[in-house]
Amino acid sequence: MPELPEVEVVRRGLAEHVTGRKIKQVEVLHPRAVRRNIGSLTDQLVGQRIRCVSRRGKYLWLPMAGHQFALVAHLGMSGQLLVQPSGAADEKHLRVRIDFVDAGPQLRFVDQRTFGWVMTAELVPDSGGGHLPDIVSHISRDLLDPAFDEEGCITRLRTKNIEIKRALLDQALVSGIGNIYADEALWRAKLGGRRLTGALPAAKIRELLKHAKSVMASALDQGGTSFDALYVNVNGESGYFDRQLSAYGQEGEPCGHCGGPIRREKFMNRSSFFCPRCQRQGPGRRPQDKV
DNA sequence: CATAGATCCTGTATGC
DNA sequence: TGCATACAGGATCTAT
Repeated sequence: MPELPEVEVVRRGLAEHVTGRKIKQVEVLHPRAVRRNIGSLTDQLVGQRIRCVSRRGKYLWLPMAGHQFALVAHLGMSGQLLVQPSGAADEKHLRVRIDFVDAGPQLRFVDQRTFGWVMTAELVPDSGGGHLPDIVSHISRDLLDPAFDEEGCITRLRTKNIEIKRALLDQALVSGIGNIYADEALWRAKLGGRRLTGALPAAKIRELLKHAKSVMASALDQGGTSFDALYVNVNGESGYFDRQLSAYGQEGEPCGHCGGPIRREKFMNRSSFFCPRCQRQGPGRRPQDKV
């Protein structure tokens, strides 16, 4: 499940292998892989040159040189952006293939579960003098963005009164965090994911964001170290680098803080892993919630 | 408007 | 063995 560190690894790989290249041909092999596109993806991209590769949170985009639009991609659950030799066999779940006039390796979008997508979008000014796709403008800056507004983020979280884990997963509040790193950050902060944001002290939220940032930064460091092989990192396979997970997926395993068993519970149609002893769900816990 | 829940998708794992 | 069910979850849509 690609979250911010994995997507950043993909961004770096793409930046190295597709920047400056001119698109010759675009082949869409699965209609659902192209989402909400205004017009023909192929017509829009053929003849364009990729200027760079940008990212905010889990969204990637490739601005086209001399234009105010970009190819935007989201990997969803299982999406991969691969750089493959043109002779390589089609992947089973190959959705979009992009050929370049230089006849070098192709850019391929592969996605088993089709939660991911690509599309073109207009570039609009962002809050920092740059640009971003209009469809990404509702996404908040992520924790690794130098322009991330920590105090503003804390204020927005505390203004709402929702469960803190849901807030961490809301990409409009703070982006880049998915289910895995949300659980890890909450565990490090010894904070129950069902605590309500409105009842949390600003300092506690600040601490939680610090943990979220550090857990993702260290994951990115690991992914960045094994980064030299041409078709490995961009493939996303090493994008799922070994994470040191203390909570996620650790049901029944001893908590690294207290030794008690990590528990799993349903939350937002997925799983939450936490230590019920270290991560108390009160006092913001509602009466009907089990502990 | 704010919040909570359902939904999309398919390969893999598990249960009977 | 085979069939059925559960599970993985990011973002968006719908309902309250």
